[in-house]
Amino acid sequence: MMTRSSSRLHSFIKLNCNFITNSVRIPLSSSRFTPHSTSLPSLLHSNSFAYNGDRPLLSRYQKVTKLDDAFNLFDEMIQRKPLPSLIKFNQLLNAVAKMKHFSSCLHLFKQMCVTGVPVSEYSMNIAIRCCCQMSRTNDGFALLGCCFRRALVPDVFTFSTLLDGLICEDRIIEAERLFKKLIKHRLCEPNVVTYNTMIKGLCKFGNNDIAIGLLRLMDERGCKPNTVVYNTVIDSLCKDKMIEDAFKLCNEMVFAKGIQPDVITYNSLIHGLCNLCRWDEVSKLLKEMEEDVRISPDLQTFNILVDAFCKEGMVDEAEAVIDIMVERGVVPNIVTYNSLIDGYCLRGEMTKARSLFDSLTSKGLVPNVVTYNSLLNGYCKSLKIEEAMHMFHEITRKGLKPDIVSYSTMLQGLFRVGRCGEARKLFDEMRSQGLIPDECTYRIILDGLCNNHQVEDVLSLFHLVGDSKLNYDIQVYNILIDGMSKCGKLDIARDLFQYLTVKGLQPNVRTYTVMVSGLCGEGLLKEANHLFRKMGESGCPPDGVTYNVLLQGYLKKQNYDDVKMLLQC
DNA sequence: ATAGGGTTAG
Repeated sequence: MMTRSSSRLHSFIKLNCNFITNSVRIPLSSSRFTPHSTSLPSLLHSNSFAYNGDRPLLSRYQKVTKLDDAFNLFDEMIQRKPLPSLIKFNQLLNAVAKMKHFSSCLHLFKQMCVTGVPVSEYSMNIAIRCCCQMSRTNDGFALLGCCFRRALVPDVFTFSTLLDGLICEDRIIEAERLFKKLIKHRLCEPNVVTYNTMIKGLCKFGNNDIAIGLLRLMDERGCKPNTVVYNTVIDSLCKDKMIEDAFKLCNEMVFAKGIQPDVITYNSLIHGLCNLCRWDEVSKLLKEMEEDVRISPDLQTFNILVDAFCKEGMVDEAEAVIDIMVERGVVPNIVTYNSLIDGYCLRGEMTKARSLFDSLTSKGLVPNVVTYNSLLNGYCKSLKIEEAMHMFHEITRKGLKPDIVSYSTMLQGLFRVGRCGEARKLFDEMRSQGLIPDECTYRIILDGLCNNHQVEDVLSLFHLVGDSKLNYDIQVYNILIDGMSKCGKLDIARDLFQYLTVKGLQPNVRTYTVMVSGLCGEGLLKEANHLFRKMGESGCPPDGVTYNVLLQGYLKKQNYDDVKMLLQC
């Protein structure tokens, strides 16, 4: 017999057949005969296989900290007669999932199914969550189909989890479709978590307005938004530099809804203000935070401040923040010091950066790849390429793996000192490590080749990339137009500039400026001036740099009348 | 049980 809700479910699953793959693949790594199990003998020699009553078992499954323990416990559990309660199995599954051994957790779940241990909605939800956390949401849907055949009815937890999975995989269209379907087919009533998940997805794709609309809608539908929901939107607005809207929403939350902000609300707002260098307001917010007895700045608050000061070159202020946090008993972590190291590096204070780096161990902190990358960048910018290379090799020696940023930084450094051959070798090494260059790597290489006058290589690399996303990156064109001009290939630069229109790419101020600069370099002042005038009409008015470039062009040609004109307008 | 910040680096 099919209940009303289960028949709805059936049609839901049919409708979503595109979500569903044939079966759930359990990867080999989920096998228990993996390196994880190597310490099995120690457990064998202990009394773990002896039946030792319910008490020790009960206390053990609650604190499973190792995967081996979990598997051994599971073996014991399925052999017991009568079987331990489903709750215990679920707690074990949950423990394994919490340890982030998702495929192992799925493996156990599958074992439960095949050995006839009853499974509940709760077990299914854990298993589905594992799929989603492994970015295999499709498998989650497949699992839902399997469970449906076992008469398990998905609930709001199931759907919230699947919705989150889709959003984590950037499948926003499908997420929206699922969300609408939940409501339309009354598969479950979305709760505050479901709404927040959908709102997060909308924000992630820049749809802040729609997200706010959904926030209003949930309220109308009788689901009161809480601090988390408001924080989700406030943070997104701050990230998109819409700080006024963020404050508006925050005020609404406090004064109209009576919901108090928490430290996360403050951190989002402070971060947003820092990004806009609105320091007065930052300190106002900090003061407000101090006055609120419920809230005090936490590690993240301080890290935001340290990082913001460092990025602005205000390293002394950053150091002062660290002193204050220490005074207050907030312990700086590696993120704190990474920002400070980066601050020193950006100012070329490599001795300071290095000595801070060397002192990390005594602070009980372990440098990570980010730490090294800052140092690499610092040494490269100071043209201390040998030091940089030394650090680069140290990454591997310390058991870390250089990432795409490490390689890109080194490439930039090598190009800067004209060591193109070594750059090429490093690039090949990077590829052999399975690292895929991203748009930033690509820009660095193109820029490096241009600056080293390797015109042919630049163009062949550009054509090699073909119709990829990188070919639609305006910054790439800026580099190429500038590079070609400087290599004396103004015709190519011009062609590229023309080509933008064909591509449907919008030139920005920098594009125009490099083109103006290129034309001035060849003494083509009329054409440069024409382009300069065109900028305003194209909705992209020239900035100080463009102005200077043109001015210098006139000065070089001793066109003093034009200089006068330019200075007057 | 399912949700919000941080993530610092090219």
